[in-house]
Amino acid sequence: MLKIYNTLTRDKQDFKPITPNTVRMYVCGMTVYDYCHLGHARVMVVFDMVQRWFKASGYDVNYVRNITDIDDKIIKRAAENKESIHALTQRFIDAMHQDADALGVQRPDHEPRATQYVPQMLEMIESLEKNGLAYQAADGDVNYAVRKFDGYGKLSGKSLEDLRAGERVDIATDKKDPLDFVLWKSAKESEADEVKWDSKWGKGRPGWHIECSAMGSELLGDHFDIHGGGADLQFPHHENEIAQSEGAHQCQYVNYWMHNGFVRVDNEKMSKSLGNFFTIREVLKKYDAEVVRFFILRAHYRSPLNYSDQHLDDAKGALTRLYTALKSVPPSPALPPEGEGGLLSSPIGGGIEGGGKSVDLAARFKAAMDDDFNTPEAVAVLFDLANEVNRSQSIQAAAQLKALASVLGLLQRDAQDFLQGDVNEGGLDDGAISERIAARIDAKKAKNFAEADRIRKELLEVGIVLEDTPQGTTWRRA
RNA sequence: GGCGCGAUAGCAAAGCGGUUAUGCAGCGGAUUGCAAAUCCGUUUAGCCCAGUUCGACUCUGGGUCGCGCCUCCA
Repeated sequence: MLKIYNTLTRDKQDFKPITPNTVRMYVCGMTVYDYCHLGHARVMVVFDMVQRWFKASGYDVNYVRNITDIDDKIIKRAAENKESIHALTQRFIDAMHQDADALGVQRPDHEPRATQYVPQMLEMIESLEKNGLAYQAADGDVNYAVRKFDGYGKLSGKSLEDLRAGERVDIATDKKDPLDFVLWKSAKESEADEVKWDSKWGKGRPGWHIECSAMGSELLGDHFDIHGGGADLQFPHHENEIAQSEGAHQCQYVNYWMHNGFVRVDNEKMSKSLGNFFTIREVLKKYDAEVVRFFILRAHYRSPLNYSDQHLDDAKGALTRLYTALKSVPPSPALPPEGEGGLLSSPIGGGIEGGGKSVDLAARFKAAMDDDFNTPEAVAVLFDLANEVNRSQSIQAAAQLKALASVLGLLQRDAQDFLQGDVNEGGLDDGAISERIAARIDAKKAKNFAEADRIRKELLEVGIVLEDTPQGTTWRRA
């Protein structure tokens, strides 16, 4: 039985889908006014892994990850760039897709954009008004009346009193309660037509929180299984989503809330405002994308993850060990397919002759993933399996290593491509390396070991490691 | 100030009330012309103080330190 840590109840719970064998999952995605950084990479990779595990476990998954394409920062950035909102957001949506693809993140089933769901948002705000939970203030904004919603604070564990006590000096004078938040922002004269929509409350644009409530219910229903996002969205964003959706629909919104931990730099949260962030594309210039993915998945999704070159180097070394094991065994035949119950119904490792050990490892892998997506433990199983591959040279064990890793979106490339790949420009090309290896083999045949060692050293200095095997000499990049 | 999370070996990171985590690094051996890779073995743990227990890294209480949310943030 799959267990998930639920932020709402603060403990691990058995996962029970609303509809048998079906998972409906919504994850808060990006606000597209800039390139994605490593924190965004973590959200995308983590929930991609979650989604893959559900599929591998035989569930039908409906995965929604939204795109916020209208908000203050977007408006500001577009103005600075003298660019239309649409051009700006489309540019960064394309960039996001490039980054996600590189990291092996599968496209969600839906990527709704806020600007395409304004009618649904207005409808929802109207319901809230009808239910006495929303009001239009003197400044024209429509606000949510937080004190009218009983459950406010249940996700973040905060009470209204606590929140008021810690309140910073505020400006929003037209709110009935300082904690009320905006559902509909009335348009300002100075704003472009592109950011104004008609409504019964006058021209304006949606507040941030309402888009997720509206798109979630439109695509997944008023009540769905899982809602995820970064831990910083727990409050106020997700708390407000609950208030909106439950206030409008009068039923439970989400059963399981999942929040991933932050990426840190020097023990501090990586964030735009601190300016200590690295964009995905920046990191991919230095490190292979699969190394970055592996780096993310070898930590538990709820733990903090410290970013540094040393940690990436470490991840690279570890992933190299896995690919090296795969390299030593001839390419495997058919892999158990992902999904369609493949991994689970035909027991992971089933059909492996004399592979008792592999079967145990497969069971351990499943147990780890079922325990709140414990990828560090699942990765440890991968290493034990690699050891088994190295020892037995079993094609089946290698096939299983690839099959299990596929659930994490890892090890799907040709081993040689990984080991010889180079994200940096320049250096020796394959032809030049082959030529040097041939020269060294001649030297070895002539027992001229000094020359052979000289060639090897020469290659090592440009980052090429030679390995003599019974089948001949192979090479990889250090 | 309010609320929450965490503290594991040189680094990273899991499970577990008693029995090998795992990766990198180190050390010894096998293998190799020498290496690399691999295999076998092995050294470094569990912030501090109490308590529960036959037994605690694991449970309970207190403390210390670190981090986060309470404002936009993944």
